[in-house]
Amino acid sequence: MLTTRPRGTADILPGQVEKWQYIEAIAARVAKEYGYREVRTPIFEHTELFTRGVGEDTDIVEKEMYTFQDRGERSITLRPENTAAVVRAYLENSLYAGPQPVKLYYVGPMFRYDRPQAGRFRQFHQFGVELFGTNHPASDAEVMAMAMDFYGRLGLTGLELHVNSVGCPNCRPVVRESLLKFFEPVYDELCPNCQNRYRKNPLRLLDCKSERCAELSKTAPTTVDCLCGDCRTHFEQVQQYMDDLGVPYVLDNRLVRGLDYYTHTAFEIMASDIGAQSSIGAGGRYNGLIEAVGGAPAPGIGFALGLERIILSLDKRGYAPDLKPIPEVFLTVTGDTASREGFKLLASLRAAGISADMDYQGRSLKAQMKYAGKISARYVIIIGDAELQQGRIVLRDMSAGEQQEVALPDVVAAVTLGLGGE
RNA sequence: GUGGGUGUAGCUCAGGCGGUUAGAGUACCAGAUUGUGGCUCUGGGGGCCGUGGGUUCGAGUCCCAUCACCCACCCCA
Repeated sequence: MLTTRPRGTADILPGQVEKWQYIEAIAARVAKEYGYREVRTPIFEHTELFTRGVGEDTDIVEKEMYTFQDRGERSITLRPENTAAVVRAYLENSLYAGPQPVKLYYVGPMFRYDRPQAGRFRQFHQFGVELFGTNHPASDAEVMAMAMDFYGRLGLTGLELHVNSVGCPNCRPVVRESLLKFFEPVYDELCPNCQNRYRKNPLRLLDCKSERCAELSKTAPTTVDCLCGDCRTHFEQVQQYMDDLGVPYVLDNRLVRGLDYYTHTAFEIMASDIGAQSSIGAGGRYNGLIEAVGGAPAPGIGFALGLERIILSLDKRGYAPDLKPIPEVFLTVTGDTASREGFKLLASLRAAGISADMDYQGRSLKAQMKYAGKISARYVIIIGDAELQQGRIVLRDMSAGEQQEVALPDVVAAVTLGLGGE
């Protein structure tokens, strides 16, 4: 073999691809019902969009981006997430000048240079939505409810929606300060990781899984403790709307998002059955992002859901796609004349919207029948010398094991009737 | 980036303390008295034993390196 697929990528083959089509179809339907229209942005963008939009000292930007120079010596990056790119498209195409709010959704591949493991790939896919132009707490609730609605339609139950508020530029420094103050006396006892977090991203001190750190941070101040008045009110109203909708959620004041642009509401949806990478979807409000990317300040909120992880969870629950046999009709032909007659019949069947195929291998009738059985064709049409002389063919129903003779001009009608009668 | 596990037909796996032409099941192809699938039987094709070094008279087997996959850390969807 010349080569293999790059690490962390996957070929999605027939038998698997139907699951993707199923998920994508439901995503499109749900998006439409919630008033979102699809947007397709480039797979790659100028690197600066992500360094500015996602945040200079996030893990994504520091060590996970696929970045390269193109032939024009521009620094290009394969998108590691899509929010920054959709914001860019929103600004570049002046969508802020149209009716507000603007609701966009996308489905497509993202790229992160990570070490692959269960539920984690270098090329993975997300279904995401972005809602620009409103800061109303109901919109926070709607976005979260929509994500849960989508999972529900797929048959994914038992997921946990964790919700938190990470504050705004006013209260974020307060959280930071109080965390630094709280952990300062025990700095030496923190794990090396957390000592690093202490310096770079104190918020993350709250969700360390190491026993000692968890113990130490038990009484630590949380984001919610430090919220300013506006943030507190907003968060309470979001919860009110969630309660009104009856969407279950758990308040999780340790929930911190890795991306810099989040403000106010942050949420994460967890699946317990897909391995260590249990986050199946996440999102939040990003009222500072549009300005950071160079636009006039405007609020925004969205989510991104991982399709590979959805499939993992579906698989765990034994979901199998409905596979309709392709083709519906298989033509067996013996001899050159039959082959030519069959070729014409094949075209008429297809023209009538019936999926049909015939043997091109010159195999024995028996072998052709065997093949038709293996690909689970619904009907087999047998054309040989005897049939040609009488102007009739044999139409065999493979699952019933019964067959009848049909005059050539009536074949399409007979097959249509048979398939329609299902 | 760190750690553990695993690499032998398309797939799932056997291969004792190194020793002949490397096996099974399954899948694929063909046949079982010249026109009928599924079941059964018979036969056939198919293997740089992940790759590269090393030890040895001799390596699928032992050693080293490397790559890939799986799992976990980190982080995230």
